[in-house]
Amino acid sequence: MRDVAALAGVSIKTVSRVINGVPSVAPPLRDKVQKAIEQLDFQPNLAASNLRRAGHRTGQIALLLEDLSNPFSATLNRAVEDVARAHDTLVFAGSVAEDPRREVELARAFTLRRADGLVIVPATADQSYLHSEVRVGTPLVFVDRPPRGLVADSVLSTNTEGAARAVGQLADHGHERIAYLGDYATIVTAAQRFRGYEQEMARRGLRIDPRTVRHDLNDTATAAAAVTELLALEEPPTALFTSQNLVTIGAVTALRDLGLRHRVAVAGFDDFPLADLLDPAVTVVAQDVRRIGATAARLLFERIEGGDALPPRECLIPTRLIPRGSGEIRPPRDPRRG
Amino acid sequence: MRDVAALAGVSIKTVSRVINGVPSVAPPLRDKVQKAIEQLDFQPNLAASNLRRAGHRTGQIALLLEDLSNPFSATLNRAVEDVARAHDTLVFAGSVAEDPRREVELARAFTLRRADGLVIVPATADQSYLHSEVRVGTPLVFVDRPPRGLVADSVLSTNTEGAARAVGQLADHGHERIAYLGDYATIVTAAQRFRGYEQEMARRGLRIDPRTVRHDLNDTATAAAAVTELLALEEPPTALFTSQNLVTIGAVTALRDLGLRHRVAVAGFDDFPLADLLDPAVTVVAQDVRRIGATAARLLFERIEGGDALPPRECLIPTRLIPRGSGEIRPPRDPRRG
DNA sequence: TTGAAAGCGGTACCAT
DNA sequence: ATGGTACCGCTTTCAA
Repeated sequence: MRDVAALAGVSIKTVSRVINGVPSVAPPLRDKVQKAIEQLDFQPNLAASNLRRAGHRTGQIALLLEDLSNPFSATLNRAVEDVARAHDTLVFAGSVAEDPRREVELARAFTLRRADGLVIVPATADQSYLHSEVRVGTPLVFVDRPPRGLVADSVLSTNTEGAARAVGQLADHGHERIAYLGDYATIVTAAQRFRGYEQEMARRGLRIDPRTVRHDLNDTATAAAAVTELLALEEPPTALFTSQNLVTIGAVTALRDLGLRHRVAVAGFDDFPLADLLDPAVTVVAQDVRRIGATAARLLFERIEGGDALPPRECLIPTRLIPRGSGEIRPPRDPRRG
Repeated sequence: MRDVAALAGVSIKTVSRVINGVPSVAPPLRDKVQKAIEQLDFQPNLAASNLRRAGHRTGQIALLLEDLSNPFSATLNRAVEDVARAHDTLVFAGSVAEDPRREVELARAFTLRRADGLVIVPATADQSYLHSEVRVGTPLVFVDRPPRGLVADSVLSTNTEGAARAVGQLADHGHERIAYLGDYATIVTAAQRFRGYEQEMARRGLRIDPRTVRHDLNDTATAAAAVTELLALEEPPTALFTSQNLVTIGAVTALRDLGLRHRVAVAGFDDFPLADLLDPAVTVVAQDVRRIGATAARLLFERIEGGDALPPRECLIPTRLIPRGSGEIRPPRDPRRG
């Protein structure tokens, strides 16, 4: 900037004025400065300017995701980006990969760079490591899982209700032996979905056979194996409720391999691409991921821009049943009942 | 930092030493400083330190993508992130959404924040707007499409060869009337894939019926409509080469709706999730997106860290045919030939 | 309208 | 081993 000022024969301050578009600069001077800027390929250093500038916004927010490459995270990322863009803000995103240490590391790297706020899909059991951020006043919004060990805004799906809705759909189509296949029960969302399953089964007076409840499935292979086992039982389930999309895909794969895809009903939690192209198309309870992301970003910017005095908020984003076929398969007539 | 120094009763410089882990600080002093830091929730400002620090690396790189939420971009993002992490670097990513203006805007926002380098999937026809970055010495790597209007590293897929391979697979299974369905021919990659199609058809002495060549398809709906039209021709194609994954999905959808999914062969460029679960499973030529991303990041860091004196490089990442069934469907016997 | 000087939060150099 | 001081690149305050 000094060089630009020298080349243009003006003071450094005038250059600053030109860059910031302050109107009180004489046009001829302005042109000279502009030319000098181009000639020297000068690019102002935003970090340096923010150092002195009031407000201390950096125009950067951070996003801690499970894995940038999975559809849930990627969609969330995009939704947050769109809102951020409207606030002239850039987004840093990082994959936590379910590694609590990585979450702490990333959060620190982002706060060191003075992100104006953080949106977090937590992988840690406890987020009290963020206490100093809260005290300093950095806005925090939690997504998908509520915060533990501190108070902050959160945006969650209606997991329990959604799971109940999926189970209800299966029951409405005549199923009584409905299996549960889900992720680690220690994950809050998985636990809520399991609760939805239990509640709906109870509400309808249906018995849960403990042999048809399978937790700890977290990839397609283990899910497929579990389904294969379940269907080898003496009294196999006639319908499956899968509580996460990888589990759903694994289940569908297993049914196809067993030649049972048109015999056993499936309703899954979480939509996934091409669910409608499969045969049968897969019935799911979908989360509105874009809306979750947009809401989280909105809450964040309200705190960044508005007062920080707002009370902590919890937004519940409704889930939606999308019947496509697999959940509407009816059970075989039970020969014993004739 | 001043406050920390005051509270600990030491000079500001000692605080700086503690933060940077300089060994020449007496342990008792170090502890006092640490305590003061915690008590005040002090977080050093990385931007400020980089201002004075030598080397002027910010530990941030930027990534300009089509759309954060599409699988190609998301996978690329993750691959770049993994390499960046090994270099203690954070990633800014932004969606260009095929809007040239947005690309320029984003690039500027990132360079203003002093990104150490840029990885770009260009949407613009000409990237000469980046000339000043090149002159300043900011490393640039182009992905998927080569740079125009400036020289820089690039990482590309073997589009022509891959397309030829897909067409070859169809021809190997007896097809002669092979249709081409692709994106805007103005897109470099689409043009290359079309060339691969033309070359392979010529090499095998197969005639291209101009009515079965359809460009400008860029979503599933237009692709599906095009397929429906093609199959209504008097002499419909017996196989389809689709040059992009949305086109492939559209084509598959149309064939299903027409009840022809087991009659008409399809080979697509670009893999997509669940391609193997469809019926028939879809034969594709897959790009190695993770490797593309990792390579791009590697080239970038070589320039960031090593000399900038390297000549511009172009890396070609091979594509791979994955036969899954749809491309191996044989043509119906032609009644006119008996 | 323009400029000089102080300062943002930190580091580098040189004394001590 | 510790501290003083100039300085990074830019904005702010205030004077000219």
